[in-house]
Amino acid sequence: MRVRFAPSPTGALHIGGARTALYNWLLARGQGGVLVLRIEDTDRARSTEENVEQILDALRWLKLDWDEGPIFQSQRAARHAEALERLLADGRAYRSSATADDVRSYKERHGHDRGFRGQPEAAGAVRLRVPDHGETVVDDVIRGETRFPNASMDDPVIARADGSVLYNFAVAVDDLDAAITHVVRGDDHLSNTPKQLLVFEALGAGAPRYAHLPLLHGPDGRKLSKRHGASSVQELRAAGYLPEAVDNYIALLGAGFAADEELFSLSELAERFRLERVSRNPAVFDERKLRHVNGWWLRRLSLDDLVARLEQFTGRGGLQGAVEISAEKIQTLAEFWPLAGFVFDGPAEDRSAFERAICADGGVQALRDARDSLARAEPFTERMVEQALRGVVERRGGKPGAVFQPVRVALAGTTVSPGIFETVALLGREETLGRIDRALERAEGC
RNA sequence: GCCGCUAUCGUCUAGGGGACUAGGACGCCGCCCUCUCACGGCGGAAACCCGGGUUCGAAUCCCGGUAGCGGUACCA
Repeated sequence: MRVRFAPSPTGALHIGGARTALYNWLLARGQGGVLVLRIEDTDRARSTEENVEQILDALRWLKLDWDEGPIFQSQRAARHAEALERLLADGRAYRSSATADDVRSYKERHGHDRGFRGQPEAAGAVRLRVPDHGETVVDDVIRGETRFPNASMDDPVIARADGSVLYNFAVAVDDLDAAITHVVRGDDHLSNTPKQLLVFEALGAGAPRYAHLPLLHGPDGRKLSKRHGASSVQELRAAGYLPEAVDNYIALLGAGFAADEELFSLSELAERFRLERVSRNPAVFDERKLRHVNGWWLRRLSLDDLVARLEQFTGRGGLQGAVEISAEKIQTLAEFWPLAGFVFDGPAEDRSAFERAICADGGVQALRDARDSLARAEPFTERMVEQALRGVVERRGGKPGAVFQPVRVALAGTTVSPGIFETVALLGREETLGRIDRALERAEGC
């Protein structure tokens, strides 16, 4: 089995493209096949080197490696020209000066279900001759047979007058030369497939098998695009998602696994993936579920690994202690700093939290009691801190929160933080008492 | 317009003629755990697009309708 992933570098790698890449990878790795990476950069106006680098980078981040390539379509011009000449010589293609407008008016005259047929001319763009009768059948692994009546198909332009080739032609020639056995790509290519099949036929070659994946949609039900928020792999990465989670989640979108379990590593995914089981209906990308999957993977990382990733993500060092006490509370890397940044940068400025927890009845006194008790705790460990703070609660009576929340706000500035005992112990006696003192001073203005 | 594809809880899905009072997951609601927030546990609300067939029997098969989506380029 030889499969390929063939993105066009006209932008960043999108989630839909990433899933296509992933499914091809899963197929190759699960069945001992070969994955070929091909960059379809024949659209010179929109293809940039920067985009190529971005796509490669995204693929690497997702841990999707390839066996051959990247092959650049633009560098295969000689081979394309050769195949084109053959079609022209065989009369399977012809030159025509007909423009898009000519095609349109032809259809006005002959009916919209009648495909355009041109006359051979001495010069002009090259069109592939489509049979007038019969149908071209795509035997899709996922969808079964889809039939396209030849009569309704236009003779497609396969090369411009200057000889530069167009997508539907280049793809077929490249897939043929790379001996691709299975073309797995987005459903938006399904209507291109008969044209490519006709190219293979004109070339006298057998075609690969095709499998068209359902598209990924945004929450509005339309094809996923830039205006749907984080839609590229880079954006997901910047939003604090783990590659493990992104791979896992996008695999779920349409893979058709039995539903009793859905948290899988790349190798587990490759083991279970079956092309024939892929769903036929488009899936909506749901970031909330990605977040859940991400939290699951996050909690499965070793402390060292998580610290390394968070240090890389935040650009800060010395995070270990804070990570240790925050790990179980975050779902994404991005949630770490808002939760634990106060450890390094001091309490956050949150007037309303201060008023609710400290200015409110008993807050100041609770803080004073906590300060006294903490000043005497020895040694200053999580266990002793807990003992000290719980002692305060006992002596005062009432709910634990009446003591813990004022302390929390004094230290973190907000009403949400990692566990209070761990936090106090991590900050240490001096820092803790200092922050409580500053809160107490500030409380005079309540 | 034309050519296609698709149709199960809000979302992702299981289901491939009787095991369906339709299962799981995310989300949502309630309870428990609990120092906040998460995690975790328990419980709950929530779906077979409509209409015809076929069949003893249809979420499952067929046809039609409707809706959504994709394509319709000398883009990829």
